[in-house]
Amino acid sequence: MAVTQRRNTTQRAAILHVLAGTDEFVSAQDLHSALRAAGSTIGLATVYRALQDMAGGGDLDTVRNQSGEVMYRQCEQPAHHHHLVCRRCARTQEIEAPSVEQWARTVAAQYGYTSINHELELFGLCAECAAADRSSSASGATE
Amino acid sequence: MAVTQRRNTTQRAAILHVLAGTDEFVSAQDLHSALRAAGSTIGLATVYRALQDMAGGGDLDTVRNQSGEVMYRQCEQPAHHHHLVCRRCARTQEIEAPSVEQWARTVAAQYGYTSINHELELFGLCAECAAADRSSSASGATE
DNA sequence: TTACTTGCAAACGGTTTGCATCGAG
DNA sequence: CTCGATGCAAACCGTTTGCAAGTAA
Repeated sequence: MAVTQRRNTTQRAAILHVLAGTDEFVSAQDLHSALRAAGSTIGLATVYRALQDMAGGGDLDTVRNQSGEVMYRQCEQPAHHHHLVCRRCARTQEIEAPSVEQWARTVAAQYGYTSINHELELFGLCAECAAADRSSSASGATE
Repeated sequence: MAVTQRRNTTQRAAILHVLAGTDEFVSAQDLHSALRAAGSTIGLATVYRALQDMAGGGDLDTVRNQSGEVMYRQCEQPAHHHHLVCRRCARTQEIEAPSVEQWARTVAAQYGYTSINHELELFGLCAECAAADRSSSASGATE
């Protein structure tokens, strides 16, 4: 049961470097352009492969964007946790939801479901964006 | 405040008919093949357009599949609710999480976030699939 | 040297869009 | 008759994969 002995390549190091430098979620594409902009000649496929690899190994945290894109970010907390993401600027807080874990298991059991895992993400407007929003009273209310 | 005066076409009726006939989530593609199989000559684009339309109008409920596909289903509960989806057979239960609503608002507020909305979906193995799983002890453990 | 990695480009799969035609109102 | 809706096919977009060349171990 090989633990997938990944080689220590320049590309992977570069990716990790970028991820280490931010605490926001970034998409594979973002990461790729960032690296390119920084002079790297890394390929998109490599970024995707590395990212998946790392995420699969539990080194990265992933969230699916509301538009369907997968975003990656370095895990800060080893344990399972959730996120509070600003839908405007993507600023992200890692949050814990101990009671939800419990609740999920209970509710699932009620319906006979087992092997539960849950996805819980909070989206909102962070304080700054909300303020900025108030200034430019352009757009309508809902949505 | 035009209520989006959609025309009452055969296609839309057909789509609604299919949706009314099931309580599982279906993808646009599924819906399309189902309709085609039933003899309709409806186009994929039409299905997508209608589905988005209905979802946008609050008539349909959507969940994003773990593989990124959007699944649609008729709303049964007018209020906000969540789902417990079997990751094997897609059997779905609508569940409520009153405490989560409250919790989300509180946690978000702690970080200064407002205008919160949350996504919470539970994935698991329903009783039947779990049983079936136990019988066929062929495949490996994880995944 | 071995065989995992990489970069490129083509392939994919879901979704969207342009456009000429169809049909509800 | 009008203008929204439809079907088709092509365009999109994010992601995956095949393959020959590169490189860590």
